[in-house]
Amino acid sequence: MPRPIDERWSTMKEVANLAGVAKITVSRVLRSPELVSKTTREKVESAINKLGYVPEAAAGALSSGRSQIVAANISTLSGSIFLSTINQLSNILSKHGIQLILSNSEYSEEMEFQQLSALIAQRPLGLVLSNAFHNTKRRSMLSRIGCKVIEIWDLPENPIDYAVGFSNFDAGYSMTQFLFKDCCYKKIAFLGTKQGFDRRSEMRFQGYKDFQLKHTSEVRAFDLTASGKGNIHDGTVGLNSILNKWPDTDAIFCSGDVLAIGAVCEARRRGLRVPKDIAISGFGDIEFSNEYGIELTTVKVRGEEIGTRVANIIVGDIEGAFNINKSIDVGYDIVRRSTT
Amino acid sequence: MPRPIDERWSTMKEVANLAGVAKITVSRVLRSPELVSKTTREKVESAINKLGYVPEAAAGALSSGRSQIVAANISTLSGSIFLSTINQLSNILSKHGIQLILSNSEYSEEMEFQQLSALIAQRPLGLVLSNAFHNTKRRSMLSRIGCKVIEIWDLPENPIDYAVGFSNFDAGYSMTQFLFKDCCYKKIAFLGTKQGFDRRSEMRFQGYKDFQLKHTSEVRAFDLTASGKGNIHDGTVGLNSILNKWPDTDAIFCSGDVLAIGAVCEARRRGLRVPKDIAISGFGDIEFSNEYGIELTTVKVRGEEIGTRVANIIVGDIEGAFNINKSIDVGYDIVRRSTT
DNA sequence: TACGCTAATGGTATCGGTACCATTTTTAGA
DNA sequence: TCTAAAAATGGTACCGATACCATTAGCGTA
Repeated sequence: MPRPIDERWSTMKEVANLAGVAKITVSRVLRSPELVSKTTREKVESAINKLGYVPEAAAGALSSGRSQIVAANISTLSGSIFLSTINQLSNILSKHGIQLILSNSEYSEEMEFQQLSALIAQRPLGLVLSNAFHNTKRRSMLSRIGCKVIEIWDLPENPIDYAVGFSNFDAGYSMTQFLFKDCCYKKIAFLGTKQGFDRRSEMRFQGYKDFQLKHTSEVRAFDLTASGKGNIHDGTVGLNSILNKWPDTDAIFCSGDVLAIGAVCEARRRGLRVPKDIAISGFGDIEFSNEYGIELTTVKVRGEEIGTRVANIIVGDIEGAFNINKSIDVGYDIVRRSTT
Repeated sequence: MPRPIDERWSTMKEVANLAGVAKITVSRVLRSPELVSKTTREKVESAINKLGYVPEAAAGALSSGRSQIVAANISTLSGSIFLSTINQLSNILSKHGIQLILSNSEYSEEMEFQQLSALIAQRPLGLVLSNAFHNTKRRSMLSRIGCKVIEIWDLPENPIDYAVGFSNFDAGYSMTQFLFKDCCYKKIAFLGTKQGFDRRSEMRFQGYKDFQLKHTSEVRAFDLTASGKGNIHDGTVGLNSILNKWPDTDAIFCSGDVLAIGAVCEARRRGLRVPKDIAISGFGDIEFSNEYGIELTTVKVRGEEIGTRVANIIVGDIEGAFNINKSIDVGYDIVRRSTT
């Protein structure tokens, strides 16, 4: 109403008038053209082109009770490990005429509530979560949300609805096993976050710990929970602390690639040969590590595949192709490069 | 309608009934609480909490004629230079209850049309474009779109509506001038894309060329339009080609940081000292170049500020604070590090 | 030719909010 | 105490689509 009449987009009614048909027929041409005769369809399509008609999503959503929107809530975008997933998701959804709404999860508890409400207000077809909204109050809100809730990059015990990811515990265990058995390092340390906000890193640590306790009965871990956020500098600090405390360490499993790169740089600075004097592995296989001259051994996560699977759940192409608890395990790859 | 009644969210009417007021009063409590008396407000708020009411955005948008949505169309997300801008934009908008829809622009012409239509269907408050939709047909579609169209990361001559960015020509000129005057390199080459799909890189080249023609009458450029996409490998190829053709080159201005890093790595591999034997500068100040052990001289783009300005245009906080052609120049910084 | 079935099209109510204007209640000033 | 203005609240039409059901047209078959 507030918009001046000459700026308004044409409506379905106007298209119908121009084509000499009823509104509902225009709707059919757009949504189920096979129900409309060829001649009528052509009249309507010509009218649509003449008026430059673009349907209004809000009206359709209100009337049909279903939006063409998927909401994704991930932590900060810049440098995010979720980008390949989001990118792939967005690509597939857009082919189905579905739009992706992106929101940040780097908020306080109160803001988080507002965020979630704002997303619910859109009545999305699906809600993709990387890690937010997991306290009890939010979970109850999520459970009655009435759309597909998909947690990604992890496989929680009790997914709210769906989960697409991999076991961070297994990944931690596998990498440790790989260092121990395939690479023959026997004094392996863990560098990363053991607890707190990064649940995934903690699970990787648990995997490391499980392997170590079974095979060496020794756990060497430098915990960054208090100090750091997993940036380059934390990697240098971590390497020094570990070598200080356990000088005979021959391999360090870092819970993130960026940490690992910091550790490699610091090791080189100290005159240590990587991997001869100290082997270092990472997690994530971020785009740049290889290209920037550090050929890092790491756990490659199948980010794109996660995006594909999520999209398929939402568009329903493969309904039923997952197991009972609705978790999809996309797995991971251990990639050996020159730092181990 | 299709959703079963017991899964339905409560409506404003239900809240109103529970609170014993009219629907419109509930609407006021949510949108302009200062118009409602304290007692009424509290009754309504309590009813909202009791029912877990979340308004339906589609209904509000339809009724008021304005959505709470902003659409951004950028090229592929992964590794994108636009992330800091998008992140900042998203942060500010969400504080105003506005959601950000993200779409990719890596499509064919036909797909592009569908993409644009899908965005228009949302009747967004603003449309943020990094580089897409610039052919004539699309421009005419955009000119009648009826919302704020904002082009970012560049300052086109005739912005469709608004533009927030910087002059890539000036940036190219400035960096060349910086290398020539401040760093005293006299044989400067350009490595990058001169023409074609990356308009911005081309503008930087024009800036380089303009300076060179004024001061040395010599243009040394290796054009990657045909061969590459600006990755590390292109940087190595480019460095070799340039030194092959113009062996006395003492500085290379690369049109992107990744190219520059490739060039630095290749120079080092060839046993050249950087910057003593060959100086290298980049463009963009991407997050990792510094951290990965290459302290690259580069042009730092104020990506976050662009996001802030775009958000301000959309929420209208600084209406009128830009010049006649509605272009905002956020400038750039030349950052000297150890590669020049 | 009449009948019945399918294909094609239309009428009308409705989704859940907001705009606009009307009405009632409260407050302030004389 | 009365009146006018301001504050608070309500009624109703409408935004632009879709759902549901009704109706008409087209066609083959008996």
